[in-house]
Amino acid sequence: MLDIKLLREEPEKVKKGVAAKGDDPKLVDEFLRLDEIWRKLTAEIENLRHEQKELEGERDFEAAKAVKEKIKEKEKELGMTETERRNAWMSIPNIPFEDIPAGKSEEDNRILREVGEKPEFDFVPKDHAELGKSLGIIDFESGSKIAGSGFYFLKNEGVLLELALVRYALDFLTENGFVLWLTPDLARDTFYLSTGYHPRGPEAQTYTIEGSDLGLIATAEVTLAGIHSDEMLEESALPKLYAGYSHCFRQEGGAYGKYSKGLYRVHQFTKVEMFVYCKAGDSPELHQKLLWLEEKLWQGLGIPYRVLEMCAGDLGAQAARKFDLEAWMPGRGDWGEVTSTSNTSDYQARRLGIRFRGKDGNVEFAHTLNGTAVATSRAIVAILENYQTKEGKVAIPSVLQKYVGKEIIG
RNA sequence: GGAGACGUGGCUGAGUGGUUUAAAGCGCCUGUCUUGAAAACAGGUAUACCUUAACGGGUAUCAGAGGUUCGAAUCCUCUCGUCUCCGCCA
Repeated sequence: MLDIKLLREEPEKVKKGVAAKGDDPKLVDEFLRLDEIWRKLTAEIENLRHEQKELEGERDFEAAKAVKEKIKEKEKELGMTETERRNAWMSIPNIPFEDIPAGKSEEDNRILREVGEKPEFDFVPKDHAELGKSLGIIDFESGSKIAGSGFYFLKNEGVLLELALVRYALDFLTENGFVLWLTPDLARDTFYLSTGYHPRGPEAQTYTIEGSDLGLIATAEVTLAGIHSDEMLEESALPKLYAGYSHCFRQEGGAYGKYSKGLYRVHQFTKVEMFVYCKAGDSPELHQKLLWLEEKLWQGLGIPYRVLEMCAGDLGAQAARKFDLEAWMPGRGDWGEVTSTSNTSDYQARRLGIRFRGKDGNVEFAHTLNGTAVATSRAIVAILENYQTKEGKVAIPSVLQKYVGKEIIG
């Protein structure tokens, strides 16, 4: 949700931002049209109410009642306009920061840097699905038997690897000042909507619980953002650095092909998510910090990666800026997305009602940011494929060895 | 799952049909005093919309939605949430 003052006073600026994201700038015109009608109706009703109150003061209840009838009619009209106006308002995406690279799709994303050495194999590297099966640490057959395609079981060292990755991320984030949270894996629809996701309907990518307003979360961003919704925070308590451990559930409808193979695109995975509440002026710097933390985590794992800045067209509705990390995946011989960090500015905070009182007593909306620390499924893909040996074994990254309790699988 | 209580501003908390434009306290801001701070004292302190050159004026918002009434924080219905007791359960 954008600032209404910005929409009214600088519609051309907003339209430019909406167009840069590849959305229709007419969304802004439509909102302003409805806003105009809404304001006019509101004013009319207010004047009628004033009239009614004066008549009541004069004890002319008959005349007051007649005015009330008029108000009722106008209110019906207002109610409809209000819903349309709000929907139009909500459908306008956050606008990108001014220095975001232009572009329509992921092809226009800017590669900022490449870090680490790609491993050289004197054999043909296998992909993680094949390695996982032969090592007996991933069981796709049982997964699809029990829950369908896109589900899996982890087994033996696969389980230990998953838990090690979680523990590695949590320990690292604790050292960096984060508060740890284990969040619910379900949340009410209202929190999806206010974080910028569509929980139901054709665009939905999440699972919902029938007969309730609950859904399985696609990311802990939803629950972590909800913690301080409708709250007035203390400026001195900002920034709040939160690390959330949760499972994530995604329908991934229509996804298939070689890049969806194995663990890469699944319906359920575990993720440690970073989430930050801060003051407006601090969000760019904290966004860089989240990116830095992601890079440190992947450097620690010893896996080559590259950093991408998303172009305006590939930002998603909530984000004003976004960076992805893509890890090298020898099994496919290509890069694969493993983390994503977004600065959503005050877009989520407005919907969620997250405010803070500044030193001068003024109330402002907070800024929120999110970033992946570790999504275990994709981390496992990268580890198996980068650390494989000629014999089909897999070495364990040194930072994980103390958690797994061994140096090699197989 | 059953029974009951409750939901008021940044916070605590009065208020059960009509000077409530929501008491009071705390917090916060400004001023006086002070070398500075504290204390004390004085004033201020929500959001949205309309109106006004400005001062100001008006309307709405007491968890949310609907209803009763000339008039609702207050009465009624539903939803959401919190708490207490009982039951069940890892």
